[in-house]
Amino acid sequence: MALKLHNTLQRDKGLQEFVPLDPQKKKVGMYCCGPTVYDFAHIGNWRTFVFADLVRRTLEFSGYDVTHVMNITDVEDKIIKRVREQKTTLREFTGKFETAFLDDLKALGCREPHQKPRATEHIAEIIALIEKLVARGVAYKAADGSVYFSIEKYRGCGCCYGQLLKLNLDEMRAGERVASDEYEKESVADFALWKARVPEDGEVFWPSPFGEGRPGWHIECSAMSIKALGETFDLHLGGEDLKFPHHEDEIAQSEGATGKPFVKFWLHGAHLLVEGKKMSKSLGNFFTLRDLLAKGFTGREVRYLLLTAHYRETFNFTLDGLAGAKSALGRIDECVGKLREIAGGTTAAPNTKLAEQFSAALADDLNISAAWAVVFEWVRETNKRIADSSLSANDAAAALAAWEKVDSVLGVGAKAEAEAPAEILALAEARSAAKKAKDFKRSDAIRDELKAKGWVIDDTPKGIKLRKL
RNA sequence: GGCGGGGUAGCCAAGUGGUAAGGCAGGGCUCUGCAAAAGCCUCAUCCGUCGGUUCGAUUCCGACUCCCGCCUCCA
Repeated sequence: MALKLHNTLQRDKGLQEFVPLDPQKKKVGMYCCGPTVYDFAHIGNWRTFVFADLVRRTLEFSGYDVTHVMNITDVEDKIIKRVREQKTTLREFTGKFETAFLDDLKALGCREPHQKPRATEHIAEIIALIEKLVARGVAYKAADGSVYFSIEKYRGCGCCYGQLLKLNLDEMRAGERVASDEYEKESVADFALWKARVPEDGEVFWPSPFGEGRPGWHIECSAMSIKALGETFDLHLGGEDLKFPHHEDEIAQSEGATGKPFVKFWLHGAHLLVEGKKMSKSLGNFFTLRDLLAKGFTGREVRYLLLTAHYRETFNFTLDGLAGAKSALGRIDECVGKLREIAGGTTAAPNTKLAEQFSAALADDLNISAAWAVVFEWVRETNKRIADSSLSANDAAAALAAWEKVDSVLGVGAKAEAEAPAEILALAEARSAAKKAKDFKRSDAIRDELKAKGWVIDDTPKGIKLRKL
């Protein structure tokens, strides 16, 4: 089924069918705005990265050969400030958060991007791009030594600034902060491509034809995405707050330099609320993934919860919801576990119904809620068939194969059962013996003892089952 | 002030011009020595408020109201 997406470039024109630029309709280039590594990423950031992972997995599920690029912004105002405060080096400081970021990304079950370019390793490309813009007359060097992008000049050559949203630069509140901007721009809307070195930058600067300095905020994305994916590529995604100015400026820089359309599809993920409120440290609803793991939740539970709502809707992330995620995943685990038991070593081609309904839901602008509904209906039907023993080993294997197919998109897997150690097994056997002898007092005592040791014993029609708490 | 997204059961969340998916929680039942676990069933005369269009609106239009986002670093 044809995948339809909401392209921000089209705004209110509705959904647009996704067709890759590749003449073979096979290869897809996808760029996702990655982290600025100045701290641990929070749950709001993770929503966007899990969303990007969903897009990538959906494309791969649909048979495309995706090249997923995610930048690491490792030079920026906040980073420089903290490097100075902590008396460390840029690389040491950013390296720590970059590693943490990639660990968290993995914990959330996200496929690792194929390329993760760092801004500091692409200074040459950035400078080259700026030189191109200067040569084309849409960028200028100001008295302060910085290089700025001129929106007026850009518009003057027939280019459109304001592709992602309706912009009315005159009506816009050129806020107090902008007015008091210390930079010497010709126009408030202009933005820095190259920031001239200032004493506060310390050791963080690079030589350039414009003088010593460092890249502006947006330019690294243009330089690195063009390098990795070409001057025009398929998909660019990020959080909705990045539409303006970041993405708008990226388009201006890129199209201003190449004269070609930059990106075919722009996808933006909505923000989330935590416990119904905007996240803030003072409200106590500001979570990093680490905070949630420390509360006993798992990465897959967080992933599940982040994947329950449509990407363009504000989502209310709650701790209650996270507890609910645990239960919901437990039902899937239970069902898949039973299927594995029935299937034994049998393998079969996947059932088509589940995957077909699932992909139809996703094809509709990634309607993940509808996709989950398909999954849970399948769980209920499967459970019924398991209950009335109408499932053969072959049926179970086919169902399992179908589940694995949809899980290649969901990425929640199924929890493997923990192996009980010998001591626990011995206790369980003793309990079974006592139970068989109808010594319920003793069997219950052993059950309590097992519980104290962290294991729960379940009686099933097929015998006992040990479960780790 | 400009631009944009929303208000659907206790909570989370899809969706449709013809009478409301799914998940969690709750309730009932099955299984069990009792439990637990699991499974099955059940759970919105109603979709922020008020008007309008329509045979019919939660879905379209208008007004109002509340919440949220961008315009400044931001996922």
